Amino acid sequence: MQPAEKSKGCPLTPLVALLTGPWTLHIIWTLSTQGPTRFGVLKRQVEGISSKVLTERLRMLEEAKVIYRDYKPTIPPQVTYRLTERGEDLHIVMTQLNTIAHKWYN
Amino acid sequence: MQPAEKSKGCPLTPLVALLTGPWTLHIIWTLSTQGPTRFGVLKRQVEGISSKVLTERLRMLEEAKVIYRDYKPTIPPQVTYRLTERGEDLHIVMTQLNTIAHKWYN
DNA sequence: CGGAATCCATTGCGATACTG
DNA sequence: CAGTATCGCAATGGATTCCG
Repeated sequence: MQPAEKSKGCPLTPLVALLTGPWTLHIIWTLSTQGPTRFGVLKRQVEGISSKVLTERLRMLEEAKVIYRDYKPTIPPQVTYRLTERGEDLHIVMTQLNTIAHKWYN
Repeated sequence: MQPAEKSKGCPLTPLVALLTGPWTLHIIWTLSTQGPTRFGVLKRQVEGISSKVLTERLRMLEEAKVIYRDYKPTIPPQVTYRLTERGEDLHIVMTQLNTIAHKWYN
């Protein structure tokens, strides 16, 4: 069971389920600070992540309308990810987390 | 490997590692809306969590100075958890997440 | 290049039982 | 009441390989 499967009533649940997924915040943070980024670059920036999980997470974020996937069928193909307006909402939250992190650990 | 083990340099890392732990946000949310709560009540409010994991998470949150543990050695023993000032910092963030959740899903 | 598919080891979680 | 201890399994993330 996913923890988030419970408490269907709370509107926070699906959002929390998304954000607490592995690497998710890291990916969003990278996209928000680096701007639109290609798959390969993203994989290098989010150090330690596997292709499988990165793809998986990007799909979930795309489905949640947090990121856009821009696919150019060139050879070789070129796929760029960038935050949507929803992604920017989350960026604001992460900026606050960043502020808190500094407050706590400095 | 825990995802958070990487990127030691980023100040966000330990905070994110804490928050993305299972049930963590749920626990914080409950404590912030219900106020100080005893173990048994908390276990019932955070529906689906096991004693083991609840204890585990509470210990981590205590260590991170996010919650206090008030222990009264009565018979039967009485242990109450409540947010610290740090916990209140996180409550603010969650309130914003709540706002976002409503914005997205309504 | 950006994945999809497969396989596999790890482990984290739940269930259960027990205790001061 | 508020945990701790033990166990066993399923899920999940990593590594690898292959492809359009």
